[in-house]
Amino acid sequence: MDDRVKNGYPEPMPRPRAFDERQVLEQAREQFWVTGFAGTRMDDIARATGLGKGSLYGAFGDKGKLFHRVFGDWCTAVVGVAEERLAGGPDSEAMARLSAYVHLMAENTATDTERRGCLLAKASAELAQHDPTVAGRSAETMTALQDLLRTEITAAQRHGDIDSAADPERLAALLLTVVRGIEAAGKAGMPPKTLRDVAATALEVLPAPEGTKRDGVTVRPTTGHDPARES
Amino acid sequence: MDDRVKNGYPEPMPRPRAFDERQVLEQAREQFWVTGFAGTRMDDIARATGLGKGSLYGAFGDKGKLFHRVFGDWCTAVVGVAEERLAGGPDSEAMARLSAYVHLMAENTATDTERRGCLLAKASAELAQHDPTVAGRSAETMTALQDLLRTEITAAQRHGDIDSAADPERLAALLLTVVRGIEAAGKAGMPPKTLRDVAATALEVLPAPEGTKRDGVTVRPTTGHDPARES
DNA sequence: GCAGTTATGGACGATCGAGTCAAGAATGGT
DNA sequence: ACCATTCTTGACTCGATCGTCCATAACTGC
Repeated sequence: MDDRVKNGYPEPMPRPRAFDERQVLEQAREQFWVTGFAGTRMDDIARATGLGKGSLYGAFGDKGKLFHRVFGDWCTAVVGVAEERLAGGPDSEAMARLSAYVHLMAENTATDTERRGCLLAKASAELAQHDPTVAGRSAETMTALQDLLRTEITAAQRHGDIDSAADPERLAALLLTVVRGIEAAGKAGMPPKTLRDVAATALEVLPAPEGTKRDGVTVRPTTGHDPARES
Repeated sequence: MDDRVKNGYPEPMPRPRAFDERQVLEQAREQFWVTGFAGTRMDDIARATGLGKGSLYGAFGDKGKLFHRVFGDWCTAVVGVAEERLAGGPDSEAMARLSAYVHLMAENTATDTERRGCLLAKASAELAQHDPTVAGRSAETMTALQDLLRTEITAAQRHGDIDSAADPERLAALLLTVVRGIEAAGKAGMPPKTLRDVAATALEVLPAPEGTKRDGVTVRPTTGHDPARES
């Protein structure tokens, strides 16, 4: 259906698109992000992208299909960020990678002054119940994230940073839940500092190996070592 | 503005309402719950409640005000459930109460076959960003829940079920986040068994007192991997 | 039974928003 | 210059939906 991509055009050359599809999808995402699916009008998207509605419908089908594109891309990106932070690297730094990832997620939510939250959470909340496509994609995404976390936890266990007696699958599910919970709590109004604390606490309570460790359980409300400067 | 509530009617007696306000609010809640705010039509609510639109508008103002009523009642109920499960009782059973509460929340989500999720989460996700009333009420609710959890954690610490060196505020925030996260993850498609496991795991990793078990792992003071913002 | 008040319910108006369409534009090959 | 094809635009359709209006109902005290 797109001959000009496969080979040079055989006969007549149609008018080429005047917009960058990727860029349009990003701008559309911004709209859906701010106003949700039901709350976003196609005219909003037309205005945001500068395209006429005819072009939008011609290129993406309808509002639902457009959203599915945006949502799918977003899910891919979410997993991508996690892979970037988590996958690969020596076992000795697995714990650091886990920590960096969880803190990053908290930081994103904490500094999300517009309270947009994650599109994944917002779309799931709004649509997963009625839209099998969204439900399926979001479930896939959750599974992928949990797998990444489990792999990393296993690595940390090999290196002795986490009690090897613990079930990595369950710890991964817990961390994933905490990350999603930070999102949800942030949107529900939990203050940024608390969000950051939650991330730290969640990492602190991960079971240490037998017989270790220096350092008490929870960080007291001590001062210092808190890179949190809140606006 | 509502004389007949205060004392017998002074002069003329208006036609009384033919519906039970509470019941109507519950039915309206059901609608909002299933289809969200933007996705619910006033005609849906009229049909669901059996009332004419004139009555609805006369009694509640408009769609937004009606939703605020429903949402406010729901928040009150959420805190009520938590109080019922958590507040009061001997310290020796504080841990059991905490456990019961967290497991109850997980169970609710796990058995929510219609994937409705909690109205609090759904409304926060959809509206908190734009509706200050919803944002404020949901923030209040979070604070109330966190307070209840903190109180209970403190009680468990007194009885020696949780390491007294841990900061109860932070543990409370963590548990609250886990509970909200279970909601979010459930809606995003995490399977019921995993949700239940998360609740159990979250309780298991709460730091035990010195004598009993191991302690937590501290976050590596590694390079504070620069939280590169992701959009 | 009449008066004064509020409730009821459904028709109505006005607007809004998703999706369509037709006329014109851009393109390389001939 | 002409062709065949696809892209672009925005005005248009048409159904949906919020909120209003009004004739009528229900009620109590007189």
